[in-house]
Amino acid sequence: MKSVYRELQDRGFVYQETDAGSIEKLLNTGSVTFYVGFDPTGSSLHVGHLLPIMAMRLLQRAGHVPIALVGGATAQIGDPSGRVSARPILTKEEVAANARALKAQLARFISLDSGQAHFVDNADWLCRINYLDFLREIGSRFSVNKMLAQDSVKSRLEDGLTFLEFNYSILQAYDFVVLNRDYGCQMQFGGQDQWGNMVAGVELARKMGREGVECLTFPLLLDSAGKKFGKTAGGHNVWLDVNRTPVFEYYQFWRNCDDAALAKLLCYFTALPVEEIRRLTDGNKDARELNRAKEILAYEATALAHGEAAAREAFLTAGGKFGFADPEGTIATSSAVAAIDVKTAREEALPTVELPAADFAGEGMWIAKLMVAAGLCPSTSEARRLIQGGGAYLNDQRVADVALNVKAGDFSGGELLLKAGKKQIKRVKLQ
RNA sequence: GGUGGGGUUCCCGAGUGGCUAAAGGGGGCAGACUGUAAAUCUGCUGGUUGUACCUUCGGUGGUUCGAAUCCACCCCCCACCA
Repeated sequence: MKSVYRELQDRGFVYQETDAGSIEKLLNTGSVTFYVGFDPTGSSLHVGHLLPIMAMRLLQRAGHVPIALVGGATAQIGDPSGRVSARPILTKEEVAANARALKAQLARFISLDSGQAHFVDNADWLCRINYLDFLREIGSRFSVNKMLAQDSVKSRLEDGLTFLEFNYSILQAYDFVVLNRDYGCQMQFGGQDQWGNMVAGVELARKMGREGVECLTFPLLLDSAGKKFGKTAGGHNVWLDVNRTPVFEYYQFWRNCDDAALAKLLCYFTALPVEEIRRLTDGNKDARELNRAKEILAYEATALAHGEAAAREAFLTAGGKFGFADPEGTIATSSAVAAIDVKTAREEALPTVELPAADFAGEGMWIAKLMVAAGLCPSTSEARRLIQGGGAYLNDQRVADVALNVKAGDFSGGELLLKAGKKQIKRVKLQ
């Protein structure tokens, strides 16, 4: 049985760590309570947040206890790390609502049952702080010289950093001390950009006589263009909230990943054994093998976020539309996707919009308007450009005429298929 | 507090009275080629009842037939000095 630490390493989760030896020992002996911080600055998580969550999942399954910390207090300040400018300050109500949403989404990946995990909000202790006491007890242990040397601070020094933001890392460091004191938390995990803040926490804890505390960061995921991973379709985030990113689109996000990133993504975002991932992706794979591996990635990642049933449906829908990579099931895999009978493929699960039948009576509806109504284009101007560029399809036929009006007769069985480009598909249903 | 330099479209950045919805690059989208990939080439890249109109160059007023460009005041950022 491979140790969790080795598993984390093999899967590429380890980027920086305070002390590899100590951490390995810590994680391999007994149950360790660890924490990962989340900013409740949005009402939904997106794919970019997933890496730490997958690590939490892995660690929890190995018997460790995660603490998901919501930065209810620190979100009111804004972390300057990796930020060009100050964040907008949220109201307390917004933060509370976001924290609730976060908890619900987290519950799909890790068990939040009592004893197996904790869900805490740093507002619970940070809001009670007395300024003078805090300065004396905590502030006295920080060196401004050292803080100024921190990358995240240094880069902001040129174009301005407020005192408010400057305090962020002190508060985050204090979080670690509180969690260590109250929950016996010994480790912090986080993104690469959190290194400075995390080390500050470890240092503070040690200065305050708390032993055996460590931290470890995950690598920053970049796409082929060198941008933060998890954005697609016009630079939009891929959300875990189905109201923002339908399951089919979520599936497609993974299905359309870069060849070069495939093995890495399988390691991070699925639970398949590393050995199997290697077998699926190593060496010179042909198109069929690569595409099968992408199907597996998409299925597994979607199943984690939205459940097996939804993933299965997305797989069948996508396959029905674009074809299946391995319909005979000749490529061995432990993924449940192998058990799906591709003959049941259908297009029912395509993202659907319902529009009133009256819109299509008589003269009908201008195609550009329809594209907007279907959510395929943000504006009629953009829709018009798309059509002129030959990127719009009505029932799989390229729309040649910008002035085309869609009438009731274009629907068959009360439905019609609308595409923006080859991959963005919407089914329009008459109401 | 003083002096100087700045704030331009998603981002960087040109533009110092009309030819400017605003150069160039990045990003994004689409087309071709492919494997629902990458790379490459080509086109597009403010909005709108659909090509003529509307809105945009930190904010508010003003000069002018006409302002991103000139003037006044204000806000914000940077550098140096205190």
